Amino acid sequence: MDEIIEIKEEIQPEHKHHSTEKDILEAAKRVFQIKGMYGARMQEIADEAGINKAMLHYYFRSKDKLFDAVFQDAAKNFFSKIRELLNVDKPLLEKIEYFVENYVELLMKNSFIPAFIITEVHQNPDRIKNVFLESGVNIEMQFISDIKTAISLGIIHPVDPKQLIINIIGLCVFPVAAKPIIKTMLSFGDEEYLKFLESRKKEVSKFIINAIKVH
Amino acid sequence: MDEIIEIKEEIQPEHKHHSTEKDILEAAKRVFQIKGMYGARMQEIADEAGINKAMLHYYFRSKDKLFDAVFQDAAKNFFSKIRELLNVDKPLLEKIEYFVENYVELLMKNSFIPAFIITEVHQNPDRIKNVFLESGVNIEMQFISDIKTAISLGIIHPVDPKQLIINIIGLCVFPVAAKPIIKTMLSFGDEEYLKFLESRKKEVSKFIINAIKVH
DNA sequence: ATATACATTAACCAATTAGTTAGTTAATGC
DNA sequence: GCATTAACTAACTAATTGGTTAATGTATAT
Repeated sequence: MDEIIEIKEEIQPEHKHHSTEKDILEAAKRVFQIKGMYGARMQEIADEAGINKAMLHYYFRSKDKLFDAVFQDAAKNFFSKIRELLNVDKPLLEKIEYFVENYVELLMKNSFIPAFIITEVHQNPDRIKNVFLESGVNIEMQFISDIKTAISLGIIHPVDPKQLIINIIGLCVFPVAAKPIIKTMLSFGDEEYLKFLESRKKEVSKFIINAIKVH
Repeated sequence: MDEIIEIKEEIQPEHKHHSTEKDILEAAKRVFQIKGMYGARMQEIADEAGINKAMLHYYFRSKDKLFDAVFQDAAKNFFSKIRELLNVDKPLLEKIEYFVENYVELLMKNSFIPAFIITEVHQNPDRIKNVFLESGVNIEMQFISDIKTAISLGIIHPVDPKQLIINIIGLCVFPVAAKPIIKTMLSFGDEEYLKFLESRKKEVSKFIINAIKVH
């Protein structure tokens, strides 16, 4: 009967243009991240994706749902990366060096994300809640206890761990979030600005460690 | 022909009576700063000001011009305050303490401004240029030479003055710009968040001075 | 009082927008 | 073959938006 098994190998369902949904998401990402929820136009996203506008509503029911998909994805990525970098197994001071170097690098490659997230969370603070709800745990518990330990061992001066975390993140994120302002304020061209960020990979961790280390 | 030159002196000293124009500007400020250029509605601004929508176009010709008036005002205020605080006559380390304390205080009272400026400059980088064009001078020349002097006197370690300025400003601005994110990340209620900012008035300058001072 | 210039309003308009619909095409299953 | 479903499109709609207009009020100076 069925000795001969149809090895039809549906390995690749490979429906024709299976990438439409992904195309939409990536087009939407590009448009939303620059123009924001209200500045973006569904037609522009459709054009960017090279498809009919009705497809946006076919795959995602509304502008808000499409936007939320883009936002959640960007935000989760952004924050899970912070957690990942802060949870490597290193002594505190090395961990800080490691974090700054890699996080600035990541930010340079995704330079729209910080201003995008700040914008949308400022205009609709509720949107951030889902991001942290799903990711579950209270973010930097591990890192906070690293700091407390280092303090009690006399490696660093006493500091409020939460203040320190915000200092570290802020020193990395701010110059990217405020890119056009900094370029204008300091009369930087594109190249100078990039060099400026590049040096921060080392400078910022030196700055932080100087500030907290017991000599 | 033109012997009689019309010296009509359009020195019109302000619109004398009721401050409709100012009412509009303040209502527009409130709405734009929360919802942004594209999220704001002219009708909402009119309602907020308690006047007819046509008056918005009577005093400011278009939404863009009204927005620009609001933005320029906010941004000029914001940046001239930085300059003012950085130009007091104090030794560098005291100046940093003075700046941080007063700037954080100012930011707490105007907590929407940072995210507002970051948003609009991100979405339309050109808008920032006029702000600096009019204010003229290259911002912190004085402060930069303060830093250079302090380095050559051996008061602080060698640092790139521009990096230091961005560090100082970023440490003050970031926690305000990212307010809803930080509140969620660190599980802060309104009160705890305010306390958190309040302690930064002292903590941030200690942090900075520790980082740069030669002991 | 009356002419004049400014201030204000309600009603309207043209353009744009997110979202819908009804129908077409193409692949899959029987 | 034929039916069913998913993927896709062009054209449309209902609502909203920034902006205009024409008429009216109001104060001031002559």
